[in-house]
Amino acid sequence: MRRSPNCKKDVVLKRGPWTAEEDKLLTAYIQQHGHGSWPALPEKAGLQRCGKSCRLRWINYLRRDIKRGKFSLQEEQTIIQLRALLGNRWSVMAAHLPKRTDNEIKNHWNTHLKKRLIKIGVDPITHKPRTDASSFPSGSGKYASNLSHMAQRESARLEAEARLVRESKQVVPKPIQPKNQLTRLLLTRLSNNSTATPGRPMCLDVLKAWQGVIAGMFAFSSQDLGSLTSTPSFPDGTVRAPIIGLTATGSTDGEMGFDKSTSAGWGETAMELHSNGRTGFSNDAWFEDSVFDVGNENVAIANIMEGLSDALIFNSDPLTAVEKSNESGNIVENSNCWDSVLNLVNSSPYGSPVF
DNA sequence: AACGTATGCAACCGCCACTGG
DNA sequence: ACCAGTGGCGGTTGCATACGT
Repeated sequence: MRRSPNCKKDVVLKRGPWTAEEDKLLTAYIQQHGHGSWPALPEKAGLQRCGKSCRLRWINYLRRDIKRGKFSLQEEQTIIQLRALLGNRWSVMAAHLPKRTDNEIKNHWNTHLKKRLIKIGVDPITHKPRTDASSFPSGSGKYASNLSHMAQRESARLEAEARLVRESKQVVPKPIQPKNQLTRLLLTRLSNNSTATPGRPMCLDVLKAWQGVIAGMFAFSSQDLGSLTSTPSFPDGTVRAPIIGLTATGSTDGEMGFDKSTSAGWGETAMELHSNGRTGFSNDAWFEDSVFDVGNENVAIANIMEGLSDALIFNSDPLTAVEKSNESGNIVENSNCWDSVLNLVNSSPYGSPVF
């Protein structure tokens, strides 16, 4: 016996926006009987709609466990990270963002986050710095050139790592040495905060700790950072502490603008203080030559990023993370946490709280 | 005030994998 | 083994609203 078609094409069904009455009918029916077979539902519920349309309306709008409204900074960071890891697997991302639907995440990415990444010169597809000059504001040729340089260096580094992996035969554990105070801070924070959730890949903790460290670098009340202070110093020799200033730059969510850089060559760089106390760059000026004064140590941006890469690639247990090296002592491989993330994502049941 | 343009989001469409007759 | 129904997913569209001139 064949089943009836999903959506009857020979019957004229209502389309377009749902009315309050239709919502009421659908909600009442599902609450009383459950949705059962979607194709059969419209007739039973008294709706002139396609079953598929009912399913979509229920899943994306009427379900009770849906959080609507503005995405928090935390949620946005999670989306960006997951997008970098997973690509356009919206449903998988939705499983890791409680009470958000895949459609909502997809819309938010397409209408807000993608544009924001483009604005700061990051390719929304590859999540790497964009190297085409047209992607940067006019007069920021140095910006483009430096990011291009960084991208090339990172690419070469990854290539070298891949080559070493191929060449490796035997591995010997060797303790990892944090490259600078910032990396040490990251690993310490990771060690303190790690929840050791079974099945949760450590690199998700690394990313979260990383967010906290970077955000804290520019926070005025750096409670858990202790004596850590930061003052970006720039290649032209100037030292620019953030100057609290001026008018709101984001009237809708209460962002406050810092003083925009006035130095020629640095373009529209601005630091932002968000209403939740976090800070960030409006136009990420992560130049290779820039250094941050972290405690008593000058740390180059490039080294900071390297520290994060190391923590992500080699971390299996904070502070006791090990690299594996071959007989000649070259670092070759570690249990790469990205694999575990992907495995987790692929096996994770809907709604499991990874984040 | 009127018009044109940009933006955000709900809803639709088409495809694919899975399931069951 | 084959084939059609079903559920689910990602890409796209179209409308309502906001914003700018």
